[in-house]
Amino acid sequence: MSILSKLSFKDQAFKLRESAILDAATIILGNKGYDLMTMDDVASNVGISKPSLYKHFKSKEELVGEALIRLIDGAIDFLADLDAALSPLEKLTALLEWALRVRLDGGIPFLPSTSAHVREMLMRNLKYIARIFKLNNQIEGLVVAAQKNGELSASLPTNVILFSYYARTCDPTVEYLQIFSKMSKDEIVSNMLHVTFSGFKPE
Amino acid sequence: MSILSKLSFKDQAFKLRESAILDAATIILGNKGYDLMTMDDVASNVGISKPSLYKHFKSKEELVGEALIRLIDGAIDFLADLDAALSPLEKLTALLEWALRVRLDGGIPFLPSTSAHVREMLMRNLKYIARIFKLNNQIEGLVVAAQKNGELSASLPTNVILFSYYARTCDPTVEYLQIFSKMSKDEIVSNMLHVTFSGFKPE
DNA sequence: GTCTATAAGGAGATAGAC
DNA sequence: GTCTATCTCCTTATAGAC
Repeated sequence: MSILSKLSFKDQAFKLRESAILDAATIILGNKGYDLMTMDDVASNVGISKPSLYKHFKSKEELVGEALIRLIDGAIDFLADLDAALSPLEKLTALLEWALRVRLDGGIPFLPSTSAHVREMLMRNLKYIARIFKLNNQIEGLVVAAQKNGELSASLPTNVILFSYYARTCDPTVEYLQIFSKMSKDEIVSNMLHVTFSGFKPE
Repeated sequence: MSILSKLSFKDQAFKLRESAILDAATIILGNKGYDLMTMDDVASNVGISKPSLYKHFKSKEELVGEALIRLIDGAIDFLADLDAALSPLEKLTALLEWALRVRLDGGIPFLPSTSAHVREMLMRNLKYIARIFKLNNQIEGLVVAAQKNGELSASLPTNVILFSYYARTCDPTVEYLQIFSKMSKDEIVSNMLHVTFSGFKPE
């Protein structure tokens, strides 16, 4: 075995461990949030020591940034894989449904409901900004298209629909319904989608 | 001056300081959230020392609990002061509008978007639970009445409307619009109300 | 009741051996 | 590259003087 392939193998193992770290961080973030997630949590969850963790990510902020970037990329990939024949509204509905199901399965969606502190941290992360910018452009395009073709209200400012759409991906109603109602996941998703697009009023 | 009135005077001053502490805690909670609010913050903001602060509230949890109870009471009072001639939907709209305006002025509404950690803490606070139970009963009554008289959809489960309504009081869309749009407070409120009750779809 | 000073413990980050 | 052990700082909470 050559030196080169040895290095490559090491590199692969390194990447695998990095992925395992990000998986753990994502799960813990979902359970406890940023402030309560500790680097000890992550390290012990992966089964490595804290200094090893710091060999992969030089700070807690960087680790969380990378974990969230991966989620954004997941959303971008999801959009890319959607049937191109779907209408803008159908695509928006599918993406929101996907995000809601991720949360119902204990995960976190592509846009966590961030505290002002976390939001500030992310705004300093240029790599994160670039990804969120790309995703935002795609979703904004879908909203504008849906407004143009009459699927969504054209009298509402696009920003209002766009930001409210993001807010629905991390709406705490999902957790309330999981805890305090006997509804199935499918029922929760269906009701959340209805409330998001049609509101509370009668048809 | 009698001893009794002296005590009463001292008592009054004590109450006044207590109120000032709760004011400060409420503002800091709004700015930084529970985890990042420190007792040093609160003490220095009020202009007292930390041990004095602990004479009033025996822990951070108790302080935050009392601050949030005061907010709940504010919402209960607001509902009680509403014109009795208003319809259920009009009352629900007025309360949500009030909560949104509180947030636009930098305050926090009666129901903060709590992390799982904070929610757990509050669930152990029996005094808090009692107040939230009272407020919830009133709001749930309004929702049921509005569903009965056709102002709100009767086909949606009451829980879905109720929890979504709570979620709107702390919807991050408000902050996004404040930061990223040029809309006035009135426009933000009006759009939030529209999206809440009528959704994104055309009329 | 209020303060100065400090305990007690948690958490991010690192030194240095292997 | 990984670990054990440690540094440093921050935060909750309190002891003890006045």
